[in-house]
Amino acid sequence: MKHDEAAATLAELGNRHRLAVFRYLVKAGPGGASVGEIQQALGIPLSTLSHHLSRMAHVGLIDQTRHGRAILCVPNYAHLAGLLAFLQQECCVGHGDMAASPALPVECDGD
Amino acid sequence: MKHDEAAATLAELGNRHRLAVFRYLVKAGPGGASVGEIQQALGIPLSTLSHHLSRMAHVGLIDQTRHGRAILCVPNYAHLAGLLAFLQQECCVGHGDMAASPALPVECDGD
DNA sequence: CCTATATTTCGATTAAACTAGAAATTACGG
DNA sequence: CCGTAATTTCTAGTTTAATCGAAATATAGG
Repeated sequence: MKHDEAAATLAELGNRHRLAVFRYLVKAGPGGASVGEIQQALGIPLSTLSHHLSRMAHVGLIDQTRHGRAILCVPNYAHLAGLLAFLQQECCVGHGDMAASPALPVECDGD
Repeated sequence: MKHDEAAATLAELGNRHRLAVFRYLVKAGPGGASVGEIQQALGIPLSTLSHHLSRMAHVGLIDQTRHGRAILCVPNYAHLAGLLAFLQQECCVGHGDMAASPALPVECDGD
């Protein structure tokens, strides 16, 4: 993941409502949840929620697919993994305590 | 780390300039860097940079201490570690690929 | 087709963020 | 004290985000 993409993703997660949505989707599991389910669970007005969801989808944090008349939202784990890898590689250099697992062979192009 | 604190921290990192500042400070090492050094390295106008730094300090991403007439900025690794732990615990539940190291015994109060 | 359901788009408002020059503050050295 | 260096605060303009009701769009089922 590149600098600007990481910043954009962080910015999307950096909102109370959107972070709550993402956490809810993760808890909902890989089956995801519909917009209406999210609305009921979190109590955010539909037009506002739709706006937030479209932003999250735009940066790749979630995927949306239509199922009948409902739209299913699913968290994009790979994208979050890319962000976490970026933060660990770019922001924890030299700080042993946080080097963390050498897992996640995610490439980290550019700068 | 709690939900709102995580969101606030993510929001601060979710800005091109502030993310660059944080990355620069991490690369600069535990000795940190002065505001002037950051300014020269990143080319951000001083008043703008000062504003960003104070925001980052406000959420605990960096620490600032005066040394003579310069002000040293140091990244707060523990805070970032708290954020990463939060994301891994709250946003990767059930997704094995990302469970990552069971390290970082960071408490995660409230909701 | 028609109705009900699910979600988005529109439109307008309010609030907050970003930007940066100019002026003020703080601190060192002579 | 005074000049200079380092940084912040002030101020103001521009841009972007957040909010949400109402109207519009899709889709399913009878």
